[in-house]
Amino acid sequence: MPYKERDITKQYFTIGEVAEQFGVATSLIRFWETEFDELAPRKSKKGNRLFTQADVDIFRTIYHLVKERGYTIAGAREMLKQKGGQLKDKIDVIQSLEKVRGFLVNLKKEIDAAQKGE
Amino acid sequence: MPYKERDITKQYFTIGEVAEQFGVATSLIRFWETEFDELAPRKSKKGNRLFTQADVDIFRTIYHLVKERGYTIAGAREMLKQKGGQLKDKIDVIQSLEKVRGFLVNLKKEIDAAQKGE
DNA sequence: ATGTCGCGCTCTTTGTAGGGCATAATGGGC
DNA sequence: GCCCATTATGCCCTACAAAGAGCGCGACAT
Repeated sequence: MPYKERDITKQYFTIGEVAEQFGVATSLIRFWETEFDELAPRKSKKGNRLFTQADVDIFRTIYHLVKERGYTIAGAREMLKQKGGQLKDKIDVIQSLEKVRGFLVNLKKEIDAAQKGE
Repeated sequence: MPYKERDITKQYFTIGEVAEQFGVATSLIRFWETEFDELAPRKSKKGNRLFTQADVDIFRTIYHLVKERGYTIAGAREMLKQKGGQLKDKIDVIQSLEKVRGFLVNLKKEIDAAQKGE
């Protein structure tokens, strides 16, 4: 098995590389690691962080929410837990609708009961 | 011209009423006023704030973004400026639903009152 | 009627906890 | 020598809350 292929599939980024890619300080990456459970790169035996592409993607999402969209850390955390932003928006609307529906169903019951009594 | 009609069209809310409606301190409303150009209620001769329903709606949007979604003030400000933004539409829908709900709650009250009278 | 005494609401200005990192200190591996 | 690690500490804003002061209104005595 050629080395090259293994290197390609097992491409890791150091914290310095990720930092440079986004133009941020390494301290920020470490800090976000403590704030977001989702951001948890493997660590080498020595303790160095090993970022996969998936890890970088997660970081990018957080970066987008916090630095570009203006979410607080807490807000971004919530967002991440709800499989993607679009879905969250829809869920909000759906939940509102479901509450209204529940109310209407209940109201109908009461109206029916009232008519019965007449 | 009857007084009633004038009162209905000129309905203003005080800062205290708005604060209570959302369960926030009046200081927060004043602070947001300094942060969001869009939130600019009229002021009485004395200097007291006069919130129209439109002002309250704007406040609700900000409240939704900052307190429920977890935006920073700056992030919420950006969001507000986006004309035709998807979010704006969604919030409109939610607000419509809330108004419908308010109407229904009121209707229920009247129905209950009517039943009591039977 | 009118003075005036709270009382509740408002106003503006000032103070401050903590959120969000950055920096410093110390040390290890290649 | 350079990049990495942890831990502690520093530090500047953000996002409010509290403080201090003023108005208007009902009550109650004058």
